[in-house]
Amino acid sequence: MVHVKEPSATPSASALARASGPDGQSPPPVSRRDRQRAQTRDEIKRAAYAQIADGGLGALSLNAIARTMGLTGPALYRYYPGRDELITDLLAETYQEWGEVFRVATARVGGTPKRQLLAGARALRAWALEHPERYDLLYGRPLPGYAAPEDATRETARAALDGLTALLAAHRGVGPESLAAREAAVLTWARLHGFLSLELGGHFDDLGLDVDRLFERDLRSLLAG
Amino acid sequence: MVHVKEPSATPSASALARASGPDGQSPPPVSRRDRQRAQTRDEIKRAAYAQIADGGLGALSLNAIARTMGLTGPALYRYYPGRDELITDLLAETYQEWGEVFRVATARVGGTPKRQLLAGARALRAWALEHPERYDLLYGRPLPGYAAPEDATRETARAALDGLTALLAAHRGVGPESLAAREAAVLTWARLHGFLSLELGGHFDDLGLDVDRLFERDLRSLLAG
DNA sequence: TCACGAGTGTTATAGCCTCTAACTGTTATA
DNA sequence: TATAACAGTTAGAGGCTATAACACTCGTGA
Repeated sequence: MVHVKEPSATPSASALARASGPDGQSPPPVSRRDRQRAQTRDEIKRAAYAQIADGGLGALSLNAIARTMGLTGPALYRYYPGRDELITDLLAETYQEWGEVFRVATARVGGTPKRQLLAGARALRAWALEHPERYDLLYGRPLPGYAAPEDATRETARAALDGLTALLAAHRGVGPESLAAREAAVLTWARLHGFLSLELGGHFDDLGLDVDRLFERDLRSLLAG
Repeated sequence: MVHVKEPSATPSASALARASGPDGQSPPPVSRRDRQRAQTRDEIKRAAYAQIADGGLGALSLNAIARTMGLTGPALYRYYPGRDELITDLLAETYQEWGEVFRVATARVGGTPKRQLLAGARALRAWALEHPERYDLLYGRPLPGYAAPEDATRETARAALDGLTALLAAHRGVGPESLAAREAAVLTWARLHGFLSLELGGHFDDLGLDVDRLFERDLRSLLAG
């Protein structure tokens, strides 16, 4: 095997390892280059969010992102191996944010479990209405050939569900590990999602309903049952 | 204005009028050609369903459809002005089918409103599990630049909701036009959708739950409250 | 009967996309 | 300061939607 200088047509292994690490919070970047690199990746992500905000997830185009950044298309492949990996990154980030919205809202309001559940649900709805494209990312339809990597998402989703389970268990006075509590959490989650999904999809439009009021009604009955 | 024979680069106006008529049940085709044309359009639609069944809605490609039919891409533009119009056609057809599944299921079982509601909900779930890609078509979020034409879909959606409203009103002993009945219908719809959406999205996987049983539990509590 | 026009198909092409290859310039560091 | 990794470029393959300009097939009407 001769020692030939490889022309490195693609980014080096180390660069891409850093680029597409499975988790979002690796040890903080140290060198100046790493900082700039992280910054560029962040700029890409922000441009991506903006792009799916108007145009939908399917409108996400590396080429277009590059253009808004004043680059050519192939340049982005230095930062992401491909379109799918970018989506995965957005997805993981958004899952985390979603979980945090609930966690922060419930923690801040404190008080009874019921009170916390109300605050959490309202916060989630507010967040979803503010970032419909991100909600889509989580619960909308998967892209063309894109399949979300199980590990990255399932774990975070499960964590978010656990928070809900704990509060519901406390609210109902059952063990947080009980089947009843877990089932209640899933059904509550489904109910909340159903409302948000239809609302964001515009399916409540033109029905002549006070959607805010309807949401509150649903919440009450949810926590009463 | 000289009388020049136009080379008809695009399909004639009449052909496309027939091709993309807003409603699915125009007066039945008469001539042999019209019958063949309708048959071809149907073949296109079936190929389209098959394509989104594996690959998702974003994988819908006129080119690929043409290939499976032994045609070249541009040939399909004789039958649909474009990809969006094909999607619209699928959507309208599926909305209608969705409404009919509920209508037929409730009508067939008869009996009390509650009994009919149970049957209707179960039928919808069965249909959704059997045709997840069609469910997506209805309640997934719109494609890239695609915006569903309001008129074609809203009307059918409203009709389907009306059936649910009537049954719920009877079940609860309120007027079918009352705000309470309409709100109950919307919330029921949202609840059902939330469950189906998460189930189809695979979000219930690996949670160690008996999903069928969970659905029945949800139904009971839904009709009790 | 037979010409003609509508309908149905083709190839060629423009312009978008993702992604790879090959190349050049820059910069951090050994 | 020399060098290797990094960050960008252009060129191009192959997919897509869609249009333009053809060619062919039929059913129908004079």
